[in-house]
Amino acid sequence: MRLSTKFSDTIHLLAFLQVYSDIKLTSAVIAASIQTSPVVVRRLVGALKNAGFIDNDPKNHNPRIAIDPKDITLLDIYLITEGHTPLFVIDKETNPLCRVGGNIQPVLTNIYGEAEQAALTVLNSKTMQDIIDSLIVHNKVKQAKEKSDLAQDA
Amino acid sequence: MRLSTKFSDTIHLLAFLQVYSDIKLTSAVIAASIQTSPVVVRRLVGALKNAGFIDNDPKNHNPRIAIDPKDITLLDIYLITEGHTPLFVIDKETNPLCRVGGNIQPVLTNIYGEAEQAALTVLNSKTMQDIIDSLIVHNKVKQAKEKSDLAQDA
DNA sequence: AATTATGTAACAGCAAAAGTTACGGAGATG
DNA sequence: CATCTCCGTAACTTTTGCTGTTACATAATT
Repeated sequence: MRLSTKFSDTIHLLAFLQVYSDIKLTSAVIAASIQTSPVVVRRLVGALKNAGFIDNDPKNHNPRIAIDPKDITLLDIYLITEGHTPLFVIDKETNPLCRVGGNIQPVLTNIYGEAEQAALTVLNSKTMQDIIDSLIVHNKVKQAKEKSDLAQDA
Repeated sequence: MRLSTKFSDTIHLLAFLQVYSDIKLTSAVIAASIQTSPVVVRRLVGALKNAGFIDNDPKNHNPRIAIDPKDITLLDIYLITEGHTPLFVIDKETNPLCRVGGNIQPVLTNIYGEAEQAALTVLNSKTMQDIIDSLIVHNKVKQAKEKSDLAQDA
Protein backbone atom coordinates (compact mmCIF):
# COMPACT_ATOMS: atom_id res chain seq x y z
CA MET A 1 0.00 0.00 0.00
CA ARG A 2 1.03 3.58 -0.41
CA LEU A 3 2.82 5.54 2.26
CA SER A 4 0.79 7.86 4.43
CA THR A 5 0.72 11.63 4.15
CA LYS A 6 1.02 11.97 7.91
CA PHE A 7 4.65 13.01 7.76
CA SER A 8 3.96 15.81 5.30
CA ASP A 9 0.80 16.85 7.06
CA THR A 10 2.55 17.05 10.41
CA ILE A 11 5.27 19.31 9.02
CA HIS A 12 2.50 21.41 7.51
CA LEU A 13 0.72 21.52 10.84
CA LEU A 14 3.75 22.66 12.82
CA ALA A 15 4.60 25.32 10.28
CA PHE A 16 1.02 26.51 10.38
CA LEU A 17 1.03 26.87 14.16
CA GLN A 18 4.11 29.03 13.93
CA VAL A 19 3.06 31.17 10.98
CA TYR A 20 -0.46 31.78 12.25
CA SER A 21 0.21 31.95 15.99
CA ASP A 22 -1.71 35.22 16.20
CA ILE A 23 -5.12 33.88 15.16
CA LYS A 24 -7.44 31.47 16.94
CA LEU A 25 -6.23 27.99 16.04
CA THR A 26 -9.01 25.45 16.19
CA SER A 27 -8.69 22.06 14.59
CA ALA A 28 -11.17 23.24 11.96
CA VAL A 29 -9.04 26.24 11.00
CA ILE A 30 -5.95 24.10 10.69
CA ALA A 31 -7.88 21.46 8.75
CA ALA A 32 -8.85 24.09 6.18
CA SER A 33 -5.20 24.64 5.33
CA ILE A 34 -4.25 20.98 5.18
CA GLN A 35 -7.56 20.27 3.50
CA THR A 36 -8.53 17.40 5.68
CA SER A 37 -11.03 16.92 8.48
CA PRO A 38 -10.73 18.41 11.96
CA VAL A 39 -10.58 14.94 13.45
CA VAL A 40 -7.48 14.12 11.47
CA VAL A 41 -5.88 17.32 12.71
CA ARG A 42 -6.73 16.48 16.29
CA ARG A 43 -5.09 13.13 15.85
CA LEU A 44 -1.91 14.72 14.55
CA VAL A 45 -1.91 17.32 17.32
CA GLY A 46 -2.49 14.59 19.86
CA ALA A 47 0.52 12.64 18.69
CA LEU A 48 2.69 15.75 18.82
CA LYS A 49 1.48 16.64 22.31
CA ASN A 50 2.27 13.12 23.41
CA ALA A 51 5.77 13.48 22.04
CA GLY A 52 6.19 16.83 23.76
CA PHE A 53 6.47 18.91 20.59
CA ILE A 54 3.24 20.81 21.16
CA ASP A 55 1.69 22.32 24.26
CA ASN A 56 -1.08 24.86 24.88
CA ASP A 57 -0.42 28.56 24.86
CA PRO A 58 -1.84 29.80 28.18
CA LYS A 59 -2.71 33.17 26.63
CA ASN A 60 -4.99 32.21 23.80
CA HIS A 61 -5.26 28.47 24.39
CA ASN A 62 -3.89 27.79 20.97
CA PRO A 63 -1.80 24.73 20.48
CA ARG A 64 1.76 25.95 19.93
CA ILE A 65 5.19 24.53 19.26
CA ALA A 66 6.74 23.70 22.62
CA ILE A 67 10.32 23.49 21.34
CA ASP A 68 12.40 25.98 19.40
CA PRO A 69 11.78 25.18 15.71
CA LYS A 70 15.55 25.23 15.23
CA ASP A 71 15.73 22.20 17.49
CA ILE A 72 13.07 20.12 15.75
CA THR A 73 14.49 18.18 12.85
CA LEU A 74 12.41 16.53 10.17
CA LEU A 75 13.78 13.23 11.38
CA ASP A 76 12.18 13.84 14.78
CA ILE A 77 8.85 14.34 13.05
CA TYR A 78 9.37 11.39 10.75
CA LEU A 79 10.03 9.10 13.68
CA ILE A 80 6.86 10.23 15.42
CA THR A 81 4.66 9.84 12.38
CA GLU A 82 6.13 6.95 10.41
CA GLY A 83 8.94 5.63 12.51
CA HIS A 84 7.56 2.12 12.49
CA THR A 85 7.39 1.76 8.70
CA PRO A 86 10.63 0.95 6.91
CA LEU A 87 11.30 2.96 3.75
CA PHE A 88 12.02 -0.20 1.79
CA VAL A 89 9.88 -3.27 2.25
CA ILE A 90 11.33 -6.74 2.62
CA ASP A 91 9.13 -9.67 1.65
CA LYS A 92 8.92 -11.71 4.83
CA GLU A 93 7.53 -14.79 3.09
CA THR A 94 10.44 -16.52 1.44
CA ASN A 95 11.33 -20.19 1.45
CA PRO A 96 13.75 -20.74 4.35
CA LEU A 97 15.00 -23.99 2.82
CA CYS A 98 16.27 -22.27 -0.33
CA ARG A 99 19.82 -20.97 -0.61
CA VAL A 100 18.38 -17.67 -1.79
CA GLY A 101 15.06 -17.49 0.04
CA GLY A 102 16.68 -18.57 3.29
CA ASN A 103 19.31 -15.84 3.27
CA ILE A 104 17.93 -12.91 1.33
CA GLN A 105 16.20 -11.25 4.24
CA PRO A 106 19.23 -10.38 6.36
CA VAL A 107 21.15 -9.36 3.24
CA LEU A 108 18.43 -6.92 2.24
CA THR A 109 18.02 -5.74 5.80
CA ASN A 110 21.63 -4.58 5.80
CA ILE A 111 21.56 -2.83 2.47
CA TYR A 112 18.14 -1.27 2.88
CA GLY A 113 19.16 -0.14 6.33
CA GLU A 114 22.14 1.65 4.89
CA ALA A 115 20.02 3.38 2.25
CA GLU A 116 17.38 4.35 4.78
CA GLN A 117 20.04 5.68 7.11
CA ALA A 118 21.32 7.93 4.32
CA ALA A 119 17.87 9.39 3.74
CA LEU A 120 17.18 9.89 7.43
CA THR A 121 20.52 11.61 7.86
CA VAL A 122 19.38 14.22 5.36
CA LEU A 123 16.10 14.61 7.23
CA ASN A 124 18.03 15.06 10.45
CA SER A 125 19.92 17.95 8.93
CA LYS A 126 16.75 19.95 8.23
CA THR A 127 14.82 21.72 10.93
CA MET A 128 11.33 23.14 11.20
CA GLN A 129 12.96 26.55 11.15
CA ASP A 130 14.39 25.75 7.71
CA ILE A 131 10.90 24.81 6.55
CA ILE A 132 9.39 28.01 7.89
CA ASP A 133 12.14 30.13 6.34
CA SER A 134 11.66 28.42 2.98
CA LEU A 135 7.91 28.93 3.16
CA ILE A 136 8.39 32.64 3.66
CA VAL A 137 10.80 32.87 0.73
CA HIS A 138 8.48 30.94 -1.54
CA ASN A 139 5.60 33.12 -0.52
CA LYS A 140 7.48 36.34 -1.21
CA VAL A 141 8.54 35.10 -4.63
CA LYS A 142 5.00 34.12 -5.43
CA GLN A 143 3.57 37.45 -4.36
CA ALA A 144 6.13 39.41 -6.32
CA LYS A 145 5.27 37.32 -9.36
CA GLU A 146 1.57 37.94 -8.92
CA LYS A 147 2.15 41.66 -8.63
CA SER A 148 4.25 41.73 -11.80
CA ASP A 149 1.68 39.62 -13.64
CA LEU A 150 -0.96 42.10 -12.60
CA ALA A 151 1.14 44.97 -13.91
CA GLN A 152 1.56 43.05 -17.13
CA ASP A 153 -2.19 42.82 -17.59
CA ALA A 154 -2.78 46.50 -16.94
CA MET B 1 0.55 3.25 1.48
CA ARG B 2 3.52 1.13 2.11
CA LEU B 3 5.74 0.32 -0.79
CA SER B 4 5.25 -2.92 -2.63
CA THR B 5 7.47 -5.97 -2.24
CA LYS B 6 8.24 -5.96 -5.95
CA PHE B 7 11.66 -4.43 -5.44
CA SER B 8 12.70 -7.08 -2.93
CA ASP B 9 11.12 -9.87 -4.92
CA THR B 10 12.90 -8.82 -8.09
CA ILE B 11 16.29 -8.83 -6.37
CA HIS B 12 15.40 -12.25 -5.02
CA LEU B 13 14.43 -13.41 -8.49
CA LEU B 14 17.65 -12.27 -10.15
CA ALA B 15 19.77 -13.83 -7.44
CA PHE B 16 17.82 -17.04 -7.80
CA LEU B 17 18.42 -17.20 -11.54
CA GLN B 18 22.12 -16.87 -10.95
CA VAL B 19 22.44 -19.26 -8.01
CA TYR B 20 20.27 -21.96 -9.57
CA SER B 21 21.24 -21.56 -13.21
CA ASP B 22 21.91 -25.29 -13.46
CA ILE B 23 18.37 -26.51 -12.79
CA LYS B 24 15.23 -26.12 -14.89
CA LEU B 25 13.82 -22.72 -14.00
CA THR B 26 10.09 -22.57 -14.52
CA SER B 27 7.98 -19.83 -13.03
CA ALA B 28 6.61 -22.40 -10.59
CA VAL B 29 10.07 -23.32 -9.31
CA ILE B 30 11.00 -19.69 -8.81
CA ALA B 31 7.65 -18.97 -7.18
CA ALA B 32 8.37 -21.68 -4.60
CA SER B 33 11.42 -19.76 -3.42
CA ILE B 34 9.77 -16.35 -3.32
CA GLN B 35 6.63 -17.99 -1.97
CA THR B 36 4.26 -16.38 -4.37
CA SER B 37 2.30 -17.54 -7.39
CA PRO B 38 3.84 -18.42 -10.76
CA VAL B 39 1.86 -15.65 -12.40
CA VAL B 40 3.46 -13.05 -10.17
CA VAL B 41 6.88 -14.41 -11.11
CA ARG B 42 6.04 -14.26 -14.79
CA ARG B 43 5.07 -10.64 -14.37
CA LEU B 44 8.38 -9.82 -12.71
CA VAL B 45 10.34 -11.75 -15.35
CA GLY B 46 8.38 -9.98 -18.06
CA ALA B 47 9.29 -6.57 -16.70
CA LEU B 48 12.97 -7.53 -16.51
CA LYS B 49 12.96 -8.91 -20.05
CA ASN B 50 11.39 -5.69 -21.22
CA ALA B 51 14.16 -3.74 -19.55
CA GLY B 52 16.81 -5.99 -21.08
CA PHE B 53 18.04 -7.45 -17.80
CA ILE B 54 16.87 -10.99 -18.57
CA ASP B 55 16.97 -13.08 -21.74
CA ASN B 56 16.56 -16.77 -22.49
CA ASP B 57 19.44 -19.18 -22.25
CA PRO B 58 19.47 -20.97 -25.64
CA LYS B 59 20.86 -24.11 -24.01
CA ASN B 60 18.25 -24.95 -21.43
CA HIS B 61 15.66 -22.28 -22.21
CA ASN B 62 15.95 -20.93 -18.73
CA PRO B 63 15.52 -17.25 -18.18
CA ARG B 64 18.95 -15.88 -17.26
CA ILE B 65 20.57 -12.61 -16.35
CA ALA B 66 21.52 -10.88 -19.59
CA ILE B 67 23.99 -8.45 -18.02
CA ASP B 68 26.98 -9.06 -15.79
CA PRO B 69 25.64 -8.94 -12.22
CA LYS B 70 28.50 -6.57 -11.38
CA ASP B 71 26.90 -4.09 -13.75
CA ILE B 72 23.39 -4.26 -12.35
CA THR B 73 22.94 -1.92 -9.40
CA LEU B 74 20.06 -2.08 -6.99
CA LEU B 75 19.10 1.37 -8.22
CA ASP B 76 18.59 -0.04 -11.71
CA ILE B 77 16.22 -2.60 -10.28
CA TYR B 78 14.51 -0.08 -8.06
CA LEU B 79 13.81 2.19 -11.00
CA ILE B 80 12.29 -0.66 -12.98
CA THR B 81 10.08 -1.86 -10.17
CA GLU B 82 9.15 1.24 -8.20
CA GLY B 83 10.64 4.13 -10.06
CA HIS B 84 7.34 5.93 -10.28
CA THR B 85 6.64 5.98 -6.53
CA PRO B 86 8.39 8.64 -4.47
CA LEU B 87 9.90 7.45 -1.19
CA PHE B 88 8.25 10.25 0.73
CA VAL B 89 4.71 11.26 -0.04
CA ILE B 90 3.62 14.87 -0.34
CA ASP B 91 0.00 15.67 0.35
CA LYS B 92 -1.21 17.25 -2.89
CA GLU B 93 -4.39 18.61 -1.38
CA THR B 94 -3.43 21.75 0.50
CA ASN B 95 -5.10 25.12 0.48
CA PRO B 96 -3.37 27.23 -2.18
CA LEU B 97 -4.64 30.46 -0.63
CA CYS B 98 -2.86 29.82 2.65
CA ARG B 99 0.67 31.10 3.32
CA VAL B 100 1.58 27.60 4.44
CA GLY B 101 -0.66 25.40 2.30
CA GLY B 102 0.16 27.40 -0.81
CA ASN B 103 3.92 27.01 -0.46
CA ILE B 104 4.58 23.80 1.41
CA GLN B 105 4.59 21.53 -1.60
CA PRO B 106 7.65 22.90 -3.42
CA VAL B 107 9.48 23.20 -0.11
CA LEU B 108 8.88 19.56 0.71
CA THR B 109 9.64 18.51 -2.85
CA ASN B 110 13.13 19.94 -2.49
CA ILE B 111 13.92 18.42 0.87
CA TYR B 112 12.33 15.05 0.17
CA GLY B 113 14.14 14.95 -3.13
CA GLU B 114 17.44 15.43 -1.37
CA ALA B 115 16.70 12.66 1.11
CA GLU B 116 15.52 10.31 -1.61
CA GLN B 117 18.61 11.07 -3.64
CA ALA B 118 20.79 10.07 -0.71
CA ALA B 119 19.03 6.73 -0.38
CA LEU B 120 19.16 6.01 -4.09
CA THR B 121 22.85 6.86 -4.16
CA VAL B 122 23.43 4.04 -1.69
CA LEU B 123 21.35 1.70 -3.82
CA ASN B 124 23.40 2.69 -6.83
CA SER B 125 26.58 1.64 -5.04
CA LYS B 126 25.36 -1.94 -4.53
CA THR B 127 25.28 -4.47 -7.34
CA MET B 128 23.57 -7.79 -7.86
CA GLN B 129 27.01 -9.36 -7.50
CA ASP B 130 27.24 -7.91 -3.99
CA ILE B 131 23.89 -9.48 -3.19
CA ILE B 132 24.92 -12.86 -4.52
CA ASP B 133 28.21 -12.75 -2.64
CA SER B 134 26.44 -11.85 0.58
CA LEU B 135 23.93 -14.64 0.09
CA ILE B 136 26.73 -17.17 -0.20
CA VAL B 137 28.42 -15.87 2.93
CA HIS B 138 25.20 -15.94 4.90
CA ASN B 139 24.51 -19.44 3.73
CA LYS B 140 27.94 -20.71 4.72
CA VAL B 141 27.62 -19.16 8.16
CA LYS B 142 24.21 -20.71 8.58
CA GLN B 143 25.37 -24.16 7.55
CA ALA B 144 28.37 -24.03 9.83
CA LYS B 145 26.09 -23.07 12.68
CA GLU B 146 23.73 -25.92 11.94
CA LYS B 147 26.59 -28.36 11.88
CA SER B 148 27.90 -27.15 15.21
CA ASP B 149 24.42 -27.23 16.74
CA LEU B 150 24.10 -30.80 15.57
CA ALA B 151 27.41 -31.68 17.20
CA GLN B 152 26.18 -30.00 20.37
CA ASP B 153 23.12 -32.23 20.46
CA ALA B 154 25.10 -35.43 19.96
C1' DA C 1 -26.02 27.31 31.85
C1' DA C 2 -25.19 27.07 27.01
C1' DT C 3 -22.14 26.79 23.45
C1' DT C 4 -18.04 25.30 21.31
C1' DA C 5 -13.92 22.63 20.89
C1' DT C 6 -11.32 18.64 22.15
C1' DG C 7 -9.93 13.75 22.50
C1' DT C 8 -11.00 9.12 21.12
C1' DA C 9 -13.15 5.17 19.56
C1' DA C 10 -15.55 2.75 16.09
C1' DC C 11 -16.87 2.42 11.53
C1' DA C 12 -16.96 3.17 6.32
C1' DG C 13 -14.80 4.04 1.91
C1' DC C 14 -11.12 3.96 -1.04
C1' DA C 15 -6.98 2.85 -3.44
C1' DA C 16 -3.08 -0.02 -4.39
C1' DA C 17 -0.84 -4.49 -4.25
C1' DA C 18 -0.90 -9.36 -4.39
C1' DG C 19 -2.92 -13.35 -5.66
C1' DT C 20 -6.20 -16.10 -8.72
C1' DT C 21 -8.48 -17.64 -12.78
C1' DA C 22 -8.51 -18.16 -17.50
C1' DC C 23 -6.90 -18.89 -21.99
C1' DG C 24 -4.45 -18.35 -26.45
C1' DG C 25 -0.05 -19.45 -28.26
C1' DA C 26 4.86 -21.02 -28.33
C1' DG C 27 8.00 -24.45 -27.78
C1' DA C 28 9.41 -29.25 -26.11
C1' DT C 29 8.73 -34.17 -26.12
C1' DG C 30 7.78 -38.53 -27.58
C1' DC D 1 2.58 -34.35 -35.79
C1' DA D 2 0.05 -34.61 -31.75
C1' DT D 3 0.28 -33.81 -27.01
C1' DC D 4 1.86 -31.59 -23.06
C1' DT D 5 3.93 -28.04 -20.55
C1' DC D 6 4.93 -23.53 -19.80
C1' DC D 7 4.66 -18.72 -20.90
C1' DG D 8 2.49 -14.15 -21.45
C1' DT D 9 -1.24 -11.41 -20.36
C1' DA D 10 -5.74 -9.78 -19.24
C1' DA D 11 -9.54 -9.57 -16.06
C1' DC D 12 -11.18 -10.30 -11.63
C1' DT D 13 -11.01 -10.97 -6.46
C1' DT D 14 -9.07 -10.43 -2.07
C1' DT D 15 -6.56 -8.12 1.22
C1' DT D 16 -4.71 -4.37 3.59
C1' DG D 17 -3.85 -0.07 5.51
C1' DC D 18 -4.70 4.91 5.18
C1' DT D 19 -8.05 8.60 5.22
C1' DG D 20 -12.08 10.43 6.42
C1' DT D 21 -16.69 10.21 8.98
C1' DT D 22 -19.78 9.59 12.72
C1' DA D 23 -20.55 9.74 17.39
C1' DC D 24 -20.15 11.06 21.98
C1' DA D 25 -18.31 12.06 26.53
C1' DT D 26 -15.40 15.66 28.61
C1' DA D 27 -13.36 20.13 29.14
C1' DA D 28 -13.06 24.80 28.38
C1' DT D 29 -15.34 29.54 27.05
C1' DT D 30 -18.57 33.11 27.09
